[in-house]
Amino acid sequence: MPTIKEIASIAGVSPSTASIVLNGKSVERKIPKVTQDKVFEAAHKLDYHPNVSARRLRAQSGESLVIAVFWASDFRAPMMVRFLRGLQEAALTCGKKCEIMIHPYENDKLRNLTQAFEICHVAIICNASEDDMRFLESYTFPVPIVLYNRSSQKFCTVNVNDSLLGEIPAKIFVKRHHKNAAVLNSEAIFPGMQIRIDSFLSEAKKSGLSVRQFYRENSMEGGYHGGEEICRMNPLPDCLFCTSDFLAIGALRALFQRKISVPGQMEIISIGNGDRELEEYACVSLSVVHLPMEKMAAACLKLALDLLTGRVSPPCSIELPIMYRERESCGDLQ
Amino acid sequence: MPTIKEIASIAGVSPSTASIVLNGKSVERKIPKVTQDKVFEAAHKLDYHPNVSARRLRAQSGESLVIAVFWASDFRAPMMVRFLRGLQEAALTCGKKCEIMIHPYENDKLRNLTQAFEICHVAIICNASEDDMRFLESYTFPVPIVLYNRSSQKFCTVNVNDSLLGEIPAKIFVKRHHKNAAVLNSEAIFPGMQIRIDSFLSEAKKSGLSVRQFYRENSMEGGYHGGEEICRMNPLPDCLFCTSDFLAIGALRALFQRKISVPGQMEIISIGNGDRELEEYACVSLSVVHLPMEKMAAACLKLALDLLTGRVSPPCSIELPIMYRERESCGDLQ
DNA sequence: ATGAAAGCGCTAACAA
DNA sequence: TTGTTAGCGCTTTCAT
Repeated sequence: MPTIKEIASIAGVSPSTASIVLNGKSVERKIPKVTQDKVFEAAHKLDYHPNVSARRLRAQSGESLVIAVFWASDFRAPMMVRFLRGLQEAALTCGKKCEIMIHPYENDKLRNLTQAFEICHVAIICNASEDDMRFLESYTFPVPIVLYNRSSQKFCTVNVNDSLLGEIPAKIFVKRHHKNAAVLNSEAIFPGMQIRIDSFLSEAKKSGLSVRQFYRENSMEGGYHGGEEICRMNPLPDCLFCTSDFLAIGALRALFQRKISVPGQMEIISIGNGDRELEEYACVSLSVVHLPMEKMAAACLKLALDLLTGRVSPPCSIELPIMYRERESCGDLQ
Repeated sequence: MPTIKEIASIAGVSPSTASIVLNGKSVERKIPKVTQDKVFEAAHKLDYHPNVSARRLRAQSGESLVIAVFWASDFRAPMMVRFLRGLQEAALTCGKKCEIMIHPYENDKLRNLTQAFEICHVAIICNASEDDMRFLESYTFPVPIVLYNRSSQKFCTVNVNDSLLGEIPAKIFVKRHHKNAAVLNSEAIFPGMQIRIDSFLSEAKKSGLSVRQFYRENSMEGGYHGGEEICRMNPLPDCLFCTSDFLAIGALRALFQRKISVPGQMEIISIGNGDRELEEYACVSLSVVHLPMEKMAAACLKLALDLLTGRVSPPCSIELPIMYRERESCGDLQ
């Protein structure tokens, strides 16, 4: 990376002159056009970009707490919105000046971002794959780390009870006298997902609820295709558990098209990982086991700040309660 | 902000020793426990946080191009997802190493973030309110600026043709022999929004399409309440233009509940500012005039890079084409 | 086991 | 009109 010194030497002026010109202060400092041109030409030739860190250090710009958030830039990108909402809210009320930096990353590629850890005070890592987890467990980090929705013996984590996430829907279906369930889920990309399914299955088994599983991509499209297949089952399942709101919304459309009434012919419960509005304003609003992402984000921040001050030390995990939110798709609301 | 020097002086050691301890290298450098404790205690007492810029400058960590994105953290937050998706894609393929930094901000409060402009190479400003625009027009920025979806005589901008966004739906409604339209929109928080409405209205007027307007908050909830009110109209409008997908999804639910068939009794066209999946997997998929946000984001980046190299200079604006996407809510698809 | 000093890139005060 | 210099906070050699 070229520096202002190199620019200056090529242009045949001093670094300060180059700095003045490049910062658009030529007029007030009365730098003649010829000098300006020399500087700009050199800068352009070298493809010069100012070093932000140097500038910032020099400027003493009120260094605030830099919080790096790592979020996978795949189908989970839309869920970042809720997390960020919670994080910002918490950052505003934590009493410190925080700067939230988002580092989107590709699944399994966290190991390529080690640089990013050097430039923050604390990192919150979300959506780590099992491979990413292996990297995390093995690497020594220069800053405190908080993991969102993962388990670890090494790091601080914020979690929900994954077992309950599967158990509650199964119990509700049983209580409502269903006999024949379908489960629409996507590939388990972290252990918690498998736990959710397994606990639904074991609770169902315990109570004599039969279950048929369908795997699709975690998207509305996946949910739609899954829903289509479920419609073709004979007999039709009387209840459906979806492991994400996206899947549920897609399935809802498939059922709507086949004129299968929800909740009349089939009740649906989904894991509420989407926007509240998405759940509430579907044509048939979704009953969900609510994933408190905003609160989890706030907990991540709290944990991060506590790590920073040494009030807690890793490993240490916070588990947030989940709640069943009854809406139209499963329940007696009209 | 306390520095390592102050820590050192309080702990009665040299800055280098303090640095070693604070960076967890006590073992390899054989710093005895007592010294460590003194340092940690001082750091804790002063609430020390390392200066990220200094650390980074010193480390020469491969300075990449820092792109700051300013996005309003209100009801528009969910739309950031599409923008970011486009921006990341473009960043990966632009040949430069880019670091995307997101600065969420409050409507009308852009003027409080001048600090943020000092620490990036180029800024992309999205969702600026009219007040924010006044600030932007008056302030002198240290870095190149690109405005998303706004007009300016001073800055580079990326836009769509707002007139077409209103005109196309009106023309389609007329062509499909509708007589009696409803418009569901939200308060015009930037001039482009007003243009969209105005051009719908003027096109409608030209063709004898009567129009009744409803204003609601730009959310699914707003759309739902607007939809409820529209249902109570007598006669029922035969077509509905929604200025955002959120409004349309909410309205769809209201119509569904009143058993008003879409598109049978009422056709709907919305301005497609939401996720493609949201539009496609609604129970009745939405016909939209598509807002190419991903492409607009890519154009913002291109413009930004061109500004940086001086290939273009402000003002300069790029207008991206919009497209009508026919789906079930308006058209002859079954 | 600890400290002194240099230098990362930049800018502003001051000198020339 | 331009150049010299100091110093932002940090880490790392090299001395001690």
